[in-house]
Amino acid sequence: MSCKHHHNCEKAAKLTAEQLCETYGFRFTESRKQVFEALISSHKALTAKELMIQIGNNQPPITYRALEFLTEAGLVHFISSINAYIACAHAEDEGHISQFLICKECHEVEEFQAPDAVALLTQSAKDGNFQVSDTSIEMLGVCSECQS
Amino acid sequence: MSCKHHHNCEKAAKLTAEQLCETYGFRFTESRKQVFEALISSHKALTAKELMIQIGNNQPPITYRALEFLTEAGLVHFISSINAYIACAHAEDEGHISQFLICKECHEVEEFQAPDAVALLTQSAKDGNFQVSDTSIEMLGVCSECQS
DNA sequence: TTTGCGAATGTTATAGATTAACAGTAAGAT
DNA sequence: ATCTTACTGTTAATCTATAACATTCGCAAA
Repeated sequence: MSCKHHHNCEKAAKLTAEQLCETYGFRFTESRKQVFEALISSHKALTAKELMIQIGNNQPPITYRALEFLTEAGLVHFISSINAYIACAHAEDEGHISQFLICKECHEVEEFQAPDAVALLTQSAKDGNFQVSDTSIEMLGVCSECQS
Repeated sequence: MSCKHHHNCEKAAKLTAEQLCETYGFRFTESRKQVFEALISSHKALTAKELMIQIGNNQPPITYRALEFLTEAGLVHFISSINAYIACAHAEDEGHISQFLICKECHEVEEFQAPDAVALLTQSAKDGNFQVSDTSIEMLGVCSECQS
């Protein structure tokens, strides 16, 4: 069974999350844990609203704060083309650049890495003397399962 | 003088826009023209609000409709990472996939094409049996002029 | 041990972005 | 002429995100 269909990558991810927080002197508090676990237990990207419903907390600031924290810590990615959040599949690999395949049928999101493509893009930017600080690659479409 | 600093790519773009509309039986109406010209006369990406201010029209639906139309027609791109719109630099090249370099200092946006990188990404998706319908590549950073 | 500080939360209210819904108008086809 | 579809005008609602401020918590230094 692949990680894609979320079976037991959860524990590992939670460990990584706690460790990362401790390493950098941050606290993996209750609300952060709730948000993170809601995301990690779903490979679908969730909007802030969906998260709030799932967590049962109707106070936006709490959720947004947790999301901001997790995003900055690299534990969660924000997928701007669909305004949704997803737990990161490569949190242990700091500073990585991720690409996302977003299924518009089932909303599952697969995070993958294509360093060669990123290298080309980065080179293009460099050629234009542009200093890149953040790269976002998002591909919308239909996943293999939803094609049948 | 390069096109990047918007001098006379405007007329050409307007022609293309009108032609495209006529070809497909759509109308290049006043509100659409206003929005398009506001965008084409600025290489910066503009938010919907900025557009409304510039146009002097405070009725969101009118602007959003025009934007939706122009985007679907491929005349305008939506840059989701900054929630802003920009006139397309390659409208005549239908179905192209664009990359954006977005300067976080001056907000100028450069659209470029990196077919090799796109090919790699598309191949990755294909390998995973994922059918891509829309690709978005956005790089945030500092442009050459703002680095000095 | 208490005092003090920064980080994190609780809560209310507000601001900002986008769309729904529906009535009305305009332009081209039959 | 009238029918149909595209487009506009307008109001209001919904969705998304943040401001502001009081409070609490964890921890370290006096």
